[in-house]
Amino acid sequence: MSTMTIGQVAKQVGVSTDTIRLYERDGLLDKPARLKNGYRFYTEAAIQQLQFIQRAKVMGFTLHEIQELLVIHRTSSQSCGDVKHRAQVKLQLVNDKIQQLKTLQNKLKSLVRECETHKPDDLCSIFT
Amino acid sequence: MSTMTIGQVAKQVGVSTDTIRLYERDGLLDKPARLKNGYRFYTEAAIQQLQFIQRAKVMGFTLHEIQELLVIHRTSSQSCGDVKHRAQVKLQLVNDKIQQLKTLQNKLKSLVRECETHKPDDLCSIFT
DNA sequence: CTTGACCTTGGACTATAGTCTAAGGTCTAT
DNA sequence: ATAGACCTTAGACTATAGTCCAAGGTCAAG
Repeated sequence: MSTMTIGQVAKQVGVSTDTIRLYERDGLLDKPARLKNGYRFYTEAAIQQLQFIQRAKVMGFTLHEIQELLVIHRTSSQSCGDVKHRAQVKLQLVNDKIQQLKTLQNKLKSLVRECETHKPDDLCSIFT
Repeated sequence: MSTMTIGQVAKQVGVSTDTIRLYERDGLLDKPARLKNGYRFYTEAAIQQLQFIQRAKVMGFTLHEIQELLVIHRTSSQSCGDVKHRAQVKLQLVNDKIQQLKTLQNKLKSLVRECETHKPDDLCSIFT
């Protein structure tokens, strides 16, 4: 497993080769060494990094934010405090978004309820 | 108010002239008549239509869906039943999205909580 | 007659996270 | 030697809902 081409890494992690190249281009993944023929080749470390990216994505971080997290990880001494701060900011956004969606949910429920008091061919109140 | 140019309509409804032209191009707004000089001119009906678009947007419908709603409104006899169905579909999407965000909310809370048990300079668990 | 505010069109740009294509090089097996 | 699977690059395309720009026409006021 010491010589992994992009396709093997992709399969192991469950992303496409295009995605891996994209992450590399966007600075989320270290540029790998190349074989004599120009092919990228990866070590375990790349797998680790890709799995970190996936965890961070599940946390709702954008690729850009993930790239920033990686910079923190490299430069500051692995600052957990900085990550916490970012997670809190993100959490607030998520809370706000949930509130917005609940408002929307109520509006849609009202619309459905209103529609239920009418015959299917009546003029719907949304048009008036 | 019978002769309204695009700018006047835009101001009255609170959207940009660009937006009005976009809605026209995408079939959400009837093509208006033109003055001799080629300027669009609008009647009250256009205001009504724009306000409907805004209501539908608040309901979380995309422009494409709104365009479909308008087709229904024109062709079928103003079918409230059809709107109800679409609102229910949309409501389900909103419910699902809220659930996803709540999952995300929990993950972020866990991350923050975990970060609180560490010193700010510790290696954050998200990296490991 | 010029200035400024308005109008016209078409096309490019924004963010997000990839996916897809073209045109080509390489490797393995037959 | 050739097929098929893999790799390379750069660039275009997807959806969403506009916004911005260029280059030009029009109109009212001073």
